[in-house]
Order: sequence, then C-alpha cells, then structure tokens
Amino acid sequence: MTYPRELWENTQFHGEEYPFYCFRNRAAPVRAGQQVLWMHWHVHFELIVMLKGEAVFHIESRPYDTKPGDILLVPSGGLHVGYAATDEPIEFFALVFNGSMLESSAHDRLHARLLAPYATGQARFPVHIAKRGEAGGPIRECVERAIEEFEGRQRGYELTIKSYLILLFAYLARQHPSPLAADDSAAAPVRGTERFKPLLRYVEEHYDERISVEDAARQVNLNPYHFCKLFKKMTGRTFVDYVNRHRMNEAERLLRDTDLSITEIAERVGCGNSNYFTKLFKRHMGTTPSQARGR
DNA sequence: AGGATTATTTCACCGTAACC
DNA sequence: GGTTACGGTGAAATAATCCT
Repeated sequence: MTYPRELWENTQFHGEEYPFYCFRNRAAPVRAGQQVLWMHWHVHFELIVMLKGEAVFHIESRPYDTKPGDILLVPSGGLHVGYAATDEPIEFFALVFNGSMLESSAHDRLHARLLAPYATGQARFPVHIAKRGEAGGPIRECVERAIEEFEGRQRGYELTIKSYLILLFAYLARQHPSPLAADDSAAAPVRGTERFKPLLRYVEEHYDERISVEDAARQVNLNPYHFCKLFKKMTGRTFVDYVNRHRMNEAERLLRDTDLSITEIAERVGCGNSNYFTKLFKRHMGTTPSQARGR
C-alpha cells in the first residue's frame, strides 16, 4: 500500500496558491480486508473517487461501501481509512485539497455566504456525494473533469482544478441547502473521533512497545469494553489489529531495507516472540517474513 | 505445530442525560 | 414519553501470546 505519510495532518503543499495534491491509488494483489488507505486525517478535504474494485471506507466513524462510480468527500479533519471488500484489484483516485482552495481573491458576499461555511468547516456536506449507477449530474462531472485536468496537466491545470472544486462546492451547497452544522448531532462523530487522534498518534510512535487495550482505553477515558466498541465503530478494525498493522508494516520495511535478522526485526516492532511474529506477519502480509525478504 | 495461558472482544442488559 | 448517544458490568466467546 502506498500512501504518502506526508499527507498526515497539517501537510504543506508544494504550491501555496494551489494547495492540492492528487494521486491514483492502486492496490493490485489484494486480499479482502486488506488496508488500501492508511488511517489518517488532515485539515484538508479529500475526494475519493472509486475507479475499480470494491472497498469500504470508514470516515468519521461511518462505513461507506464503495464500488466504481462512488465519490466520497472526506471533511476537513475527518479521520478516514479504507479496506478492500473483495479480492479484486482496487483503484481509486484521491484528490486532497485545502479549504483555502475555495477562497475567492476578491471580496465576494455571495461567496462568503454560500461557500465559506463549508470551506472553513463550520458546515459540512454528507460524505457520499455521488453514488454509483446515478445519472451523471454536475457534481460527478466536476470531479471527473478535475481528475482529467490533473492527468492531462496542461498549462494552468491548477487553476482549472481550483475552478472545478469551487463549482463542485457550489453545486453541493445548492443540493444541500440546509447543511449539517458542524456542531449538529448528525456531525457528532467528529467529537468521538477527535478524542482518539492523540492515541492513534501515540501508537504511530510507540508500536514497538507493549500497548495494552487497558492502557489505550485509559488514554481516552473509556472502559475497555467501550473502548473496543468505539474503536471498531470508528475504524472498522479492532485496536489490536490496528497496532499490529503498524508493526507488520514497519517489519516489511525493515525486511526490505535492512539486514536485520527476523528475530531482531520481531524485537524491534514490538513482537518479543519471533514465532508469533512470523504467524502475525503471514496473516497480515500473506507471506512469511523470510519469503518477503527473498523478494 | 500444538496446547496452555492471557488478553481482547463481544454480548445481554442497565442507567443517565439531552433532545424532540 | 420515545429516541438516541454515551457509559457501565459480569460473563462468555474469541483471539493473542507464550511455551514447550
């Protein structure tokens, strides 16, 4: 899985004037349940356009089953993660952009009234903005054109993409005239995921240590049962699975980039028992550590 | 590789508070 | 008063981990 870590949280984009980034994400040999989009969040919006295969994205605690033709809009700050739903190859396009992309250079009352609340996160749209099987429609068209522009990269494509994004938001605002206020109950999961972010970051940095569910639950002031329940609701996976995924990812990197022995690698990623490490690795990656190194 | 030991996840069921 | 989200318990089912 290739997902740029740079997109974590408060990423700076290359161009200040056009803060966006696109990438086509392919997961060719996939097993159902495999993670195809790293769990992360950032202040930017993210458009996810399903191109091939089936995946389930968990965005702000809610699962979204997607097939080609589905388009999701991850709100600013929204925690998101994606898993393969079948063994079929998966392909999706992700367009990450900052709300400032939607700003207007001149003072514009209409803009301030219609778009600013969405761009700044005071109001939000539903996540699933276009569904497969639906007739084209302007919303889908904006997204598809923006992608075309990105892929064509003709002169000034940044500006056309920006225009399509503004257009997209304008159509969305028209389609959802009574937007969900950010503090509305319908948008409430934000509060729920907010509390987990420090913990997720903690795991990012300490997956090489022993992390018990009890400790983790304490960090977010929940009893272990509720912690498990909420964590699963939020991420679609259990906490242990989440931690192990980090470990296996790092292990794969170490196998590839270093000459450390399997035992040493197991040790480094927080699996004291190399026997168990191999078992885990095989389950997550489909091959044993030594096979993975051989390739 | 298999089995023993721990840890976790989930279940059924209950209470509270906020909101309509 | 019904509904929804959030919290909690003990116990049982499952899964992780460790130990030959």
